[in-house]
Amino acid sequence: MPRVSTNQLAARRQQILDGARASFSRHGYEGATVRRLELATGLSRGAIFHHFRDKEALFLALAEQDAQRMVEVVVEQGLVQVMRELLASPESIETGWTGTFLEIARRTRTDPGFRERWRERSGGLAVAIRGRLERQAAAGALRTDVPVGVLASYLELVLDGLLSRLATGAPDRDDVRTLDAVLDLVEGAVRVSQPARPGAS
Amino acid sequence: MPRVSTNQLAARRQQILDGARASFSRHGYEGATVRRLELATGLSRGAIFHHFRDKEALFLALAEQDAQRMVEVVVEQGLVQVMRELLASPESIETGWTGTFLEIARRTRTDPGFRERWRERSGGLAVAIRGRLERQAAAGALRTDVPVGVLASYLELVLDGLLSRLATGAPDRDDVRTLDAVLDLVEGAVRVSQPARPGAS
Amino acid sequence: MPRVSTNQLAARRQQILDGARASFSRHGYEGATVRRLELATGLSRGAIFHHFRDKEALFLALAEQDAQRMVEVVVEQGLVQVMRELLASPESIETGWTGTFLEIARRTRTDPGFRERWRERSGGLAVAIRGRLERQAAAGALRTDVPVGVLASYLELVLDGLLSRLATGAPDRDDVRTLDAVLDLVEGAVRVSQPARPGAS
Amino acid sequence: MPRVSTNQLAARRQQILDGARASFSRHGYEGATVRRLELATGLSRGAIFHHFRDKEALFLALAEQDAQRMVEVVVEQGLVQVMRELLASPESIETGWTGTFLEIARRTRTDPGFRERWRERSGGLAVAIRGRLERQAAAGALRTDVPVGVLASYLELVLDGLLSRLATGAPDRDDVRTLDAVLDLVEGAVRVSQPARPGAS
DNA sequence: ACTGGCGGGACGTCCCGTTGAT
DNA sequence: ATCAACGGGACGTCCCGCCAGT
Repeated sequence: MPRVSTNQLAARRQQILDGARASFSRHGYEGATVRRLELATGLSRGAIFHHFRDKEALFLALAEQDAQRMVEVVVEQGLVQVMRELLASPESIETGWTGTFLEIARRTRTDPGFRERWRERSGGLAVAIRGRLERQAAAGALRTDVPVGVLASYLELVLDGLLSRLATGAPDRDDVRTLDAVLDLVEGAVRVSQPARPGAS
Repeated sequence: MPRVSTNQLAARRQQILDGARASFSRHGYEGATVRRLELATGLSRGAIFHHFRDKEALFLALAEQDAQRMVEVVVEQGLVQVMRELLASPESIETGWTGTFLEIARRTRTDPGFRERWRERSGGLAVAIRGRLERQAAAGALRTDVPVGVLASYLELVLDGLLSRLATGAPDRDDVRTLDAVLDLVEGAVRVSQPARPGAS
Repeated sequence: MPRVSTNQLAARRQQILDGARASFSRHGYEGATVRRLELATGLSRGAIFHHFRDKEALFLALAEQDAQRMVEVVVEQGLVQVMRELLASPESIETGWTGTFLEIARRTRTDPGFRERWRERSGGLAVAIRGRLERQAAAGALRTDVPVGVLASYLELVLDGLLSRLATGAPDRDDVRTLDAVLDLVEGAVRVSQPARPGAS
Repeated sequence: MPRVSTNQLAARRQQILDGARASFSRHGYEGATVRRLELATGLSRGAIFHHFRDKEALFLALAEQDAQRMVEVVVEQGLVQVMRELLASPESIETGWTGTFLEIARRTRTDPGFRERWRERSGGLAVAIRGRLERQAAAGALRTDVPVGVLASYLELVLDGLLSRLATGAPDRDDVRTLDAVLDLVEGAVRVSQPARPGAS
């Protein structure tokens, strides 16, 4: 049926998603007016809403995509590493999950309809984190005096905190150094603890 | 000398702030329309804008007040204790700092003007946290292999994470239990570490 | 509670209704854009929708008012007389019931929600017509070989036809003469008559 | 010579007209969005606008076709009989002239351009009615104290009234009975009648 | 101090018709 | 002949803040 190739179509879709991500990230959901979405995507209202039913559908698709990417990275590299890279590359803050995160939190909080729709589509991240931790636990890399579920929850909490922190404003050089040390702390709290003993790191 | 005392005026202001807090918390900044503020405060448009220049001034005043309260509690009880109580009392999630926090983060992120104005007025919390930690460090309650600044940053990060988590939706019974264990973990990571010794929890 | 007198307020309301009537009449429901309503009423969007919740509420209020006026005239003068005056005064076509009528028919047909809301508010006209006919019947002015209900329905039908006709375009001089003769015919068909002779249908 | 016959083309045109009629009838002119026309015709935007210049041209073609059909039926059966069948077959209300009629009246009223274009194309119905009446008059079937033109206008008026009535909503069983009696009345008023005899009012 | 009528701007949505591709 | 991506305009709604009036 399609008159243009599926590739072409997917590319357009992605073009819209990318522009929209930047716009939502910079201005927030309400601030990302359709006018701004047009400018950011280089397409017209007609085009945008031809591909997505309405603004929320667009945001939802975008958030889902971001979450999926996040899951993949977490599976590959682990949460702590993800956080380290988040810290190291300021440009990822503008374009990636960071900007989306706060908007999801906010809309999840204020709009029950959105909460429902998001719950249906999100899912994966917590599962991925816990999965990776369980593999590490099996490999004996984690402390054993605390259930894995608690460790997972702990890391998620720190991630959320870091995202909030980064969303609020780019950290300066000192901030980055401090936050890196914080991540060391976090990592230490999860690993088999070779606790502060004379001579230990 | 005004006939109605300054008390009267402050009371009105507070009435508006309280209604507004509930409204901002439930609906978010953009969702808290003036219509809803009228309903929540029981006052009319005119009255509200008589006491506050515009919607943002109202929000700013409210956020400042909440931040101040937060500082006081932190100074008295410590951050971890604050977090424990946040967990224990679900009603505080609805009405207190939790809702405000997310909005501040969002607006700080998207509105440079707001960021500036907020920076001028907030300040205190980080200082309070660090102050308390330094007192504890002096008392020998904290691990010494990590600078106090890092510990402070760590706790702030966890707080932000917890607030995000709570803002997103009330935790159920199991969540609370898990999060409490997470806080144990956090506390352990800050205290003088009684490292994993055989038989110790 | 009102800060302006109730009179003032009612006058504004009426000003809006009158402007809106002209606009709906000239352009139809969809054609009466809010822009045009502003121009026709001399008030702003804000003012208009302060007095009426939305466009439909405005139209509904207006239609109800027109229907009420129609009822009053029918009670006083009778339907046939109303139709004669409709014919005689072309200006009434522009401003009165005529323009509203077709819009009600159309929206009643296409919008079930409107149908319901209109049914709740209209009511009166058919009752008024039948009431007046029953009084006439009691006075012996009507033919008796046909139930009053049928006569009422007949007159309503003719009224609807006339309104359709007038709505479509102002009649010229000859049209008026012809239509007047038609009304004679209609009147004759309702009055006491010497019906078809024995054996005739 | 086109490879696909003119038949083919006419069939497509008719397919579109039929779908469009249903759509215009159910939703009204403005309510019959191109989206709905696509669904109702089973064809795409492109196909529809390939066969008709724009939405109005489509409606005009459809209205003209309906009017032509109406003329044919009137010529064959007479207006009163047409009205009786309209009453008897509720399905004709949905699909036939009834819905179209109201839209023509509305658009004729509000859109001068449409009025002009419609006037050029319609014409026939009034002529057909009058023609048939004149034939009946010549056959002595009509009352002679009233000019044929008046009788024609009378019947048209009743038709318009009935169409308005039916357009507004399907009549229930009692309504049909009453309206049938009304049509008896109408027929009686047109046929040879026994005029007011001395002594009767 | 407080009310609420009101202005006017901006928003998301939707809609019609064009166009390049098939 | 048909399709669907797309442009761009206009719509009704709603919202914030001003200010005349009480």
